[in-house]
Amino acid sequence: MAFGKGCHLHLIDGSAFIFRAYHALPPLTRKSDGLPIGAVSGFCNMLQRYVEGNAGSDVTHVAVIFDKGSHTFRNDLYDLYKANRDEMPEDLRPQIPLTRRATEAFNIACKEIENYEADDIIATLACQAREAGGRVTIISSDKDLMQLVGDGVVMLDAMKNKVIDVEGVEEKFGVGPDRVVDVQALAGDSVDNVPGAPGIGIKTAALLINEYGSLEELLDRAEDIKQPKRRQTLIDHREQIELSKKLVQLDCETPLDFTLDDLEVREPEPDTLLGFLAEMEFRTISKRIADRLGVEPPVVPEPTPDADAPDRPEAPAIDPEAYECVADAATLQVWIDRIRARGHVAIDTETTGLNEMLCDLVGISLAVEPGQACYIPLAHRAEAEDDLFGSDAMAEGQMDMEEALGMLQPVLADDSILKIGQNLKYDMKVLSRYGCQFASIDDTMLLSYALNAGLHNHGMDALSERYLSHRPIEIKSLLGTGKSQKTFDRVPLADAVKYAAEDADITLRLWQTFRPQLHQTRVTTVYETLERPLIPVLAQMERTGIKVDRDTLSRMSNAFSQKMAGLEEEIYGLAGRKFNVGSPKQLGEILFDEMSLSMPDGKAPKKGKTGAYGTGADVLEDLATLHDLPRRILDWRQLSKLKSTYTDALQEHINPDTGRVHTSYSQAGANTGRLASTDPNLQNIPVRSEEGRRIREAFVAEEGKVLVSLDYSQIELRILAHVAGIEALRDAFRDGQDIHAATASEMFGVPLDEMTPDVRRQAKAINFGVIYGISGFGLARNLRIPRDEAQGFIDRYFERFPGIRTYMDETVAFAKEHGFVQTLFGRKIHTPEINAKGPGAGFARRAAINAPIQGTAADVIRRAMIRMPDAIAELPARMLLQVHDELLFEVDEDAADRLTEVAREVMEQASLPAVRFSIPMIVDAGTGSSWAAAH
DNA sequence: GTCATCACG
DNA sequence: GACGTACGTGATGACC
Repeated sequence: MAFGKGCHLHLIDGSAFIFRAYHALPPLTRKSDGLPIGAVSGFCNMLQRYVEGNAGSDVTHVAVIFDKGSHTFRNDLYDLYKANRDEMPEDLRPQIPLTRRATEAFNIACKEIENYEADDIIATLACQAREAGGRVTIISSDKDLMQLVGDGVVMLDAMKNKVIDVEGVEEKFGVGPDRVVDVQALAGDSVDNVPGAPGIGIKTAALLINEYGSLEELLDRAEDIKQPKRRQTLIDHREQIELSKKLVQLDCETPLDFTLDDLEVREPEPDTLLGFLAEMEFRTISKRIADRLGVEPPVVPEPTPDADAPDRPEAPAIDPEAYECVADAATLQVWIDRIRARGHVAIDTETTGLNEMLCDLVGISLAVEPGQACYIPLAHRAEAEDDLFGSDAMAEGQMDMEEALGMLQPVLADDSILKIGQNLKYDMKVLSRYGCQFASIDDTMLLSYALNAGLHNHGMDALSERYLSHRPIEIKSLLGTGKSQKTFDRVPLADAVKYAAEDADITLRLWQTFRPQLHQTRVTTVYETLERPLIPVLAQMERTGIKVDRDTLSRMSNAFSQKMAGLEEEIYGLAGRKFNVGSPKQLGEILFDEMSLSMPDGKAPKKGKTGAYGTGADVLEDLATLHDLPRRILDWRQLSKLKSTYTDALQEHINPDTGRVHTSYSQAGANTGRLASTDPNLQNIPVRSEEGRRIREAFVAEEGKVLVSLDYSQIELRILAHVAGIEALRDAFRDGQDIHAATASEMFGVPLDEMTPDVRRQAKAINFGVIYGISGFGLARNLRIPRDEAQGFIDRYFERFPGIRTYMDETVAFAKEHGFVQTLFGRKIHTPEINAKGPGAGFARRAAINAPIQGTAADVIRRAMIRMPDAIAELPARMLLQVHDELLFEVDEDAADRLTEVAREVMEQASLPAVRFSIPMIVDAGTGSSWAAAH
């Protein structure tokens, strides 16, 4: 088909794909010869995802465009163009030609022109396509290409899956696509080393261009500019600005040795594509593509097996039809014999819900070998016709639950048989309510977490897709969604077998994938000392729960309601009309449009992606100096938060059987090694405000018992002082000084006995800022001081504690080289974005600085928790909650002191013997009948 | 489902 | 020299 009206051209920015692929993946090598192929692998995955995503779309033509040659006409204009680019990494260079071959293997046009940048080729093609009456989508997030948008041309940020149209360009540059180059010419570009006008950024540039209409007009009338500095800059740098425009202006006249018609979409040739993938030794993606094309996957020769790795035959494809339904004792016995012979089993339970404390067991699935899995239905309901509520009768063809569990119990408790699960804590909690105990376990979710924290999530669906190239049957397809959703016991047996047994099969395969990687990646110790042993500890804590007094909450809730109603009346009076106080959108319109309040600092009030006014607490706090309304809103919001999230919601979570609240800890949720608490979140119960703290009065001990709270004092700062080797801080900690006051004293030279609360407050903010990867901007905002003043503090801090800067620099350098950072206990946290360019790099940098500190603290308290059950076994005490640096216990009144002593010792010594801190870890303790009193 | 907001360490 | 920025989480209500 000749390109013309109705055609849709996709132009993929090949270099962007390559770099993203390179940075997103660990440095993989081809097994047979060590050729680096990480970027090629990622590139192929991205192409494959692109192809899958566009199946059935209206795209008629497509090309991947690459740069070629390092010298372009822009270098003739300006020899420093792109002169500040880092050298291409050593292991990426040989992969570049392979990405061209990959593109061709996918049968996608692959185009480059000697001494032209990809951007110019893209520009030329986009212009041609537009003139021919077709539509164009440029797949890239490079802002240099935004000048092309409009008239049927859009960009697609594949990363965020976001279309950038004329509006998107205006959001980014403050001007339409036709004036983007003018703004760029003024603002310059540090990435490409385009000089621009000194002191003028995008914001100012857009302002000027909008005022004068065009760059040429602006330069000609530069004398008219009011601000003297700006005027002088534009007059002095006119040539440089005009040069910059030539540099950023894309060339729509690139001589091409092909036409649009050559870019027609073509189906890949299976042999060519799979041949290439086999040559690269990409097993996973080969399989996936072969599946799609409906052909046999190519045989990729196995590398010579390691001496200590068992020689494993290639696993059969995942086939839900092949699973067995176990309906009688004799069949179950056959499976148990297989398990005993094998020494391990993957296990998964099916239940009526997600809450382990409330749901009922429905069935159990087992897998012993890849492809060899079964499902034991135990409590499925009979299918009843035209019965809206379903029948209460049991379905035929199921084993008696007691009999089945009786047979399985010895297997689960046998420590010579390894039980493998995906998030096994869930299954352990459910089955423990049926009298089953577990010994000897492995968890694929935690294996993945120990290996790959920071790279991706660790849910089974994601892992299966990523590592097995298999998309598991969706639970939705069995249960439906929304109102008509049914529970698993209503799923027909035949469907249940496929779904449930597949989960066990996948779990087993994941285990086979991950387990050998532990040693290679050197995280065996992390997994075996920080992850696996925590499972039963958390399971026990969650099952124990904490007593919450419903009446207390209910009384508070009513009190909040009344106060809110009063505030609402006041608010309506101040605003002049009724509105939804809970709607930030309506509030913003009232404050800024109807009442025309302006920010005290003179800044424009608008912000936010959706274009709505920001009405966050910081904004309202500032506005409170001008008007009474913002303060009332703040008060109302505080009450609303406390009522809806705590006093109301918490009551819903009180378990009717136990009268207690049972949270669920997610062990692989936070990248740094911290736990996360959900359903409900008991790690964010209010404490900072007086009103909020009263919520903790509802968390109480049973009659005759008390709650004991122990928390690490300043653990993250101590760890920072240790890893950065800051002697002044170390000495202050050793002497038991007030660390923020000591910091202030060091920084400002104020003697401790003359310290004012305000100076101490500032030092405290800096101390915390450092842990978070400080910036002048962030500190300024936090302290509400001018930015240069904040920067002055930071400079002085680094001057006084040079070790901190060294630590930060070394940590970032380590992350850039290895793609991860580590805690003192060896936990790895991957930082895939660290080498990215753009604003994402800042985030990644700060996260990389923070992760070893936050992660080490998380490791310390994990170690304490793991040792705690044995340490307190003889005491009438139970561990209830963990809140990052705090552990909460419930103990018989008369044993509180002994518990405090024992638990404190465990916590303070938790790092030993693996790590000996140069600074003492100090644990503060409190006791009381409620959490409020114990804290 | 996403965004804004706000609770915690 | 400008850009956009504090680190890590989860729950809620509004709004599309």
